[in-house]
Amino acid sequence: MYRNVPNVVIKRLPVYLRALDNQIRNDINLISSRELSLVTGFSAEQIRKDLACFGGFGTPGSGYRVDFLRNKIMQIIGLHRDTQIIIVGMGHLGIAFCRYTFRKIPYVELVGAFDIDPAVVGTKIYGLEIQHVSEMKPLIEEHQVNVAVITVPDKDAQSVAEQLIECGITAILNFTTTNILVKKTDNAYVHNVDLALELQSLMYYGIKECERVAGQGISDLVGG
Amino acid sequence: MYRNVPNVVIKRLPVYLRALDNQIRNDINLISSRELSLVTGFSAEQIRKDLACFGGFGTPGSGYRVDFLRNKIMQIIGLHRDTQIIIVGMGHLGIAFCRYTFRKIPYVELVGAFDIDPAVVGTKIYGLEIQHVSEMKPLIEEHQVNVAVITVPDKDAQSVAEQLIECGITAILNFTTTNILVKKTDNAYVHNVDLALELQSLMYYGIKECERVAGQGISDLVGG
DNA sequence: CTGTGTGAAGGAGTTCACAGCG
DNA sequence: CGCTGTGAACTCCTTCACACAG
Repeated sequence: MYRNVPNVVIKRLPVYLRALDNQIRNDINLISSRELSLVTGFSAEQIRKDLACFGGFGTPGSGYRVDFLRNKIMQIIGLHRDTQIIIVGMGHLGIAFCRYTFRKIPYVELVGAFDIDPAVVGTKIYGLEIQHVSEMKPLIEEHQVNVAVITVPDKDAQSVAEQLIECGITAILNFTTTNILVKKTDNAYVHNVDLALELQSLMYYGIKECERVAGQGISDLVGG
Repeated sequence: MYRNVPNVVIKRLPVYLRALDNQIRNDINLISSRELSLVTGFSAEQIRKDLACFGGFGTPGSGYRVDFLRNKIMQIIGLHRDTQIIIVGMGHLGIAFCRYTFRKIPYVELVGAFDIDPAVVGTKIYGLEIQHVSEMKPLIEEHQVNVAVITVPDKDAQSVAEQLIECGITAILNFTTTNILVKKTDNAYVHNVDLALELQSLMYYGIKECERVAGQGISDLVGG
């Protein structure tokens, strides 16, 4: 089912979903690819092509039924029920992400939060009790969780990922700078969000040309 | 200078930089594109092509001088000195990002943290005093800051971005779900990090095929 | 006449193949 | 020989153009 769908298309689906949610909030039932283009920033042709990957959802002459398309996209992504996820690593980033999940990520339910620090294990975060990492397996199996977020220290990332995959996790959102290696046979997918890289590459666009040229002169002395 | 450099190349430069830092830590002076390929995961040809965008830094037969290449990349990105940035919005995500910046992002110095909440303005975070947003302009000008991180509530994002651009900021890392609009004439660059989208698109890969097909049946009833 | 779905054309980025330098 | 730098081939995705449906 749905083989050969480009990665970029999958990345755009949640954007469409969010736009459709906004339309529903405004009691709009029908939307054209052109109108979706205006609110998402992607071209109308691209939107039509993306949706065509999964079948023809639109009606020529009128557009797409908002609620139907929303349900379709949810089903494609795998959000047909509140999808349950867990998070490992309750440092500042982990706590921030917990709050973020609870407040701003629709269709996703955080059902487990784990750490190894005895000082935080047993405390509660937004009503959820933080458990020791050794408790992961039963919870993952009970809730049939497929997706996990890793916000542990870099050095623990690989080991935690292996434990998660062992427990049946198939998709990992990795906030560490460790390049997590998974065996092909594990069929697990790791997506990296590296804040340091995001920020450092942004620098390129922040520097005014005059400064870069000035910097170059200096660097030629330093480097050469 | 450096016109027509693909966006994807800029995104890879910080990865190379991190790899080179690791080599320096291990007292390695020379590295080939093949060795860089092993530690970064990008192909050796791609690495050579990327670096060729900025000139020939390597030596045929031996490879790249690690310290020289590192200086070159730093200069290209604009990290030739500790680049100073500011952050606006001291909620959980803002605090997490501050800590992250201080501990894990090399070559970047956080020089300003801003909020509008009187309860946090005046308090300190990792030694840095949180200031009121109205104080941004003098600090940006004093430190000649070009880059800012936005972690404010969604509804304030556009207004904060406009104030920042007004103050001379040219690159913004936007953690809100608001699609910030900038006038072409402002010549500012906005990079979005949308945690909800990252997580939701990950779901697609987390769902096992059998489950997606099952969900499809249900959704057909719901949607059709 | 409006808007979808889609083959064809075009563009961007990656991989290949190899010339040439150390 | 080993490794860089680079034109050429190729792959992937986007944009264009239009047939066809309501």
